[in-house]
Amino acid sequence: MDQVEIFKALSNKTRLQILNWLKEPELHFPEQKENGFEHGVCVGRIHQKAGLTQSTVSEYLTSLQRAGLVTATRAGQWTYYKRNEETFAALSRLIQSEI
Amino acid sequence: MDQVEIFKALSNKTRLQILNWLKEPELHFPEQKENGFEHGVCVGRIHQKAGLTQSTVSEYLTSLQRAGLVTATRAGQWTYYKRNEETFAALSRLIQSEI
DNA sequence: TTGGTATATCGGGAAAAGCCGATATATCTT
DNA sequence: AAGATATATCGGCTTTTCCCGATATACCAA
Repeated sequence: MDQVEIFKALSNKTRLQILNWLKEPELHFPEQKENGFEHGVCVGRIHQKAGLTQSTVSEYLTSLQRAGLVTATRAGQWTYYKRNEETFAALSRLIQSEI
Repeated sequence: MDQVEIFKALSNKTRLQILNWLKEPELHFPEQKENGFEHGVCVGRIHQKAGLTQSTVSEYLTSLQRAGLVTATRAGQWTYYKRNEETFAALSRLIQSEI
C-alpha cells in the first residue's frame, strides 16, 4: 500500500469521478444492466461517459489499479474494472490513525 | 474542502513526513520544548529536519495550509504550523462514505 | 484467415509539480 | 536607523502529469 501512489491516483477530478460512478454502476451504467456488474464496468462505457479519449481512460484505470483502488478482470475482449472497497476502508483508517 | 487539492497536498513523501512529525511535535522537535507547541512548530525547525531548502519547505507548508491540513499562526518573526485534525477526520469520513 | 471490436501501449506537446538560489518582506534588537 | 533573523515570494530548471492520436495487441466471429 504505497500512500503516495494512492494519493496521486486520487489527485485528479476525472479519476475521482470514475471511482464515484463505480460505486453505483447500475445507476451510472444502465446500458450494461443485462450483463451484470459482478466484475465491474468495462473500459468502453467508462470512456464514453468520461468524455476523454480511450487511451487516457485506459491509462487512468491502470493507475487506479496500481494504487489498489480498483481491480481488473478480463473477460473475452473486455476488461471490467471494479472498486476495491478494502483499499478505501484501509485508507480511511490510515488517515485517522497513521498519517 | 477541495478534494483534489487535499490529495495533491498528500501526494508527496516530504509533506506526508512533515504531517507525521507534527503529530508529535514534542517527540520530533524537542529543541522547541521550552516554547511549547500550542500553535505548532515554526518553519525553520521543519526546514532543518526535512533537509530541503527553506523556500521549498515554506511552499510545502503553504500548500498544506491551502488544503486545510494545517493552520498557520504568526507570532513575531515566526510562523507556527500545526495539524488541523478536523480536516483529517473529515477526510477519513469522506473516503469511507463519499468517494 | 480475414476482419471487426475492445483494450493497452507508445510518442509527444502542453501544463503542473518538485526543488533550488536569490531576493523581498516582516519583525525584533540595538 | 541599521543589522540580524525568520519567512515568503520569484525566476528558473528539471521531472512528472495530463491528455492526445496513432498503433499494437488480444479476442471473437465468419
